[in-house]
Amino acid sequence: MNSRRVLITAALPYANNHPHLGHVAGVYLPADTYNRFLKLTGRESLFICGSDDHGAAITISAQNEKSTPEAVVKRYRDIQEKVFSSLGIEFDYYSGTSTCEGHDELAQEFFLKIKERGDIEDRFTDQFRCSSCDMFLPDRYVEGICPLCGAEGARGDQCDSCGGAFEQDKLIDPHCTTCGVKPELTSTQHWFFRLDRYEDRLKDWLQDREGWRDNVRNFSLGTVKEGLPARSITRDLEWGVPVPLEEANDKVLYVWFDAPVGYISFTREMFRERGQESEWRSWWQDDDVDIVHFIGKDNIIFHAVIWPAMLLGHGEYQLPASIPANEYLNFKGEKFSKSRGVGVTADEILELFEPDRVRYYLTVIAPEGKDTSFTWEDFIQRNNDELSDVIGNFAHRVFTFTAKNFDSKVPAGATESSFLPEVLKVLQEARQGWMSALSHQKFREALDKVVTLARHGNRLFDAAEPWKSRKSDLTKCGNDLAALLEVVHGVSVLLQPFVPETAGKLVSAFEQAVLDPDEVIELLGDRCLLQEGRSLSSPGIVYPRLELPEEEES
RNA sequence: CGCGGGGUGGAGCAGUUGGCAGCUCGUCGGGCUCAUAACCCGAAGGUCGCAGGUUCGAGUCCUGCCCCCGCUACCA
Repeated sequence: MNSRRVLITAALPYANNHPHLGHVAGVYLPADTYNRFLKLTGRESLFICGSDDHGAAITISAQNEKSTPEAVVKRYRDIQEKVFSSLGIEFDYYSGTSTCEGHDELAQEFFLKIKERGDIEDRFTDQFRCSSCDMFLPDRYVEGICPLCGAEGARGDQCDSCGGAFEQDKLIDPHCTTCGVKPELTSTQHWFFRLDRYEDRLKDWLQDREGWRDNVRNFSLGTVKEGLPARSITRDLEWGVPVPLEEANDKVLYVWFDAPVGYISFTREMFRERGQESEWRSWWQDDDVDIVHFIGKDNIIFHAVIWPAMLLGHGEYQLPASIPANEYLNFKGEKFSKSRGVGVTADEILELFEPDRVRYYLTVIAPEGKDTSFTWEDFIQRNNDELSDVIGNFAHRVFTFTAKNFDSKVPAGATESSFLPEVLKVLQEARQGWMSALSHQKFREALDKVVTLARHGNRLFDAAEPWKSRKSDLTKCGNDLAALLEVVHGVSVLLQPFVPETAGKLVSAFEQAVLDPDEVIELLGDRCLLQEGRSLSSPGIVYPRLELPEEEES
């Protein structure tokens, strides 16, 4: 089981959006934490991501800016990469669907293979076309009056006011949102993916998924049971992956058909750059690999239904092993929204606080089971109560005591301490709980195990009363302190996937003292890991208490 | 309308196969002094959204209803 390899993906950020903390907390941070956990415990893993570059929204942005899609993509991609790197989110490979070498060909291969099976068929439909803009208009770019309730601003074939849906030719007084001209319904040929032919296989597959989150499994299963209509997978656009058919030379694949293929094409591109031309196949085809897709709840249908159908249709790749989808992180109870000025961006928060403080809080309030809310007061409080007071202060009091009384060396005789049995017990509990929670992508729970371990450390420190024994019995004092150092070490090690930079500082304090650095996690709680007499380098105060930014008091 | 998730002490959350309602923060009281005004101990505080039902026993299973969030697919 532990020898299995894991291929991690995070939802491809659309190259027309500023990533906000909701995206980070729900998708990229947990994926990064999971990747770090796997590597830390000796598992082979890959973390693949990249931008989703195609689609009408980007061509429209380009038009509005009198720019090109390539330029729009480049700009957003730089913004996104900066956010990720500033938070210590480290991909093994990051690409983009418009720049990845071989991506178009692979997406086309999916299309052709599924078509060969007879599961893609063409139909003629009427679409709005704007003669002034000289293009077919996606729903979003046609507005009119709702034929059901009479409200203005109904888009394409649905109305936001009454929630109704209707045939697009019923839309009253339609106009192009770009130029205002009345679009004409024009016949056009499109290709449809017969998802209905995959219903039984998807149902069987989804029903067998053990350990999946309720929101993912139940929602997907429900959708499949309701019946899957054939879905259009081509568009009248120029920006995208060309449809590989003679009769479709002015059409591209719908972005949602080409985007998930990026997970594979990016992997292939990475190995090609490493000079391992065919290694990518083993990651997508061998069944000793678990493929894990981190996404937000809005993406469940695509990853748990449509993408698996595509993989089944292609036939050569295995299905995802797990799809940990998160709910939404809100800001003070409202949805993050750049346009409405709700929320805080990564740049803004990182001007005030270290990345690990942000990582810590976002993990602790991650919307794993339901929507959660970011507030500044809570950000400060959780950081101070837990990272500063419980964890940081515990480490600091033990280090300081060791420095003052034992010359910053691991004292002798941990095994003589009457507290050692309990030290080992809490270490083992923490390691096991941590391991189990992380294996199941329960990051909040795993992090809580580490905080709990530090609480035990504080309790044991008080019980041992070394400030008394240092005067009455220095040997006993040393014995107890050596045992307590084991706890500090354990906390430091287990903290690494969550707050890599600061935990790294703590761990490196023990660098000279650890006996078997490669086996630390397996042995945690089994026996003492620090060697007596070895020097410790105190890291100082790693987690100073934080103060609420003045402007954010509310 | 349909579907999914959620509704547990003041706040935020856990509650596995039904078996005495837990945790953190906050509040109140006490202790300690090694430490980042930090740490430790104790106490108060809950008709587990509402109403029925199954059961010796239900936060946990069943039925109906209410409220919050989201999805509803050619807006990625």
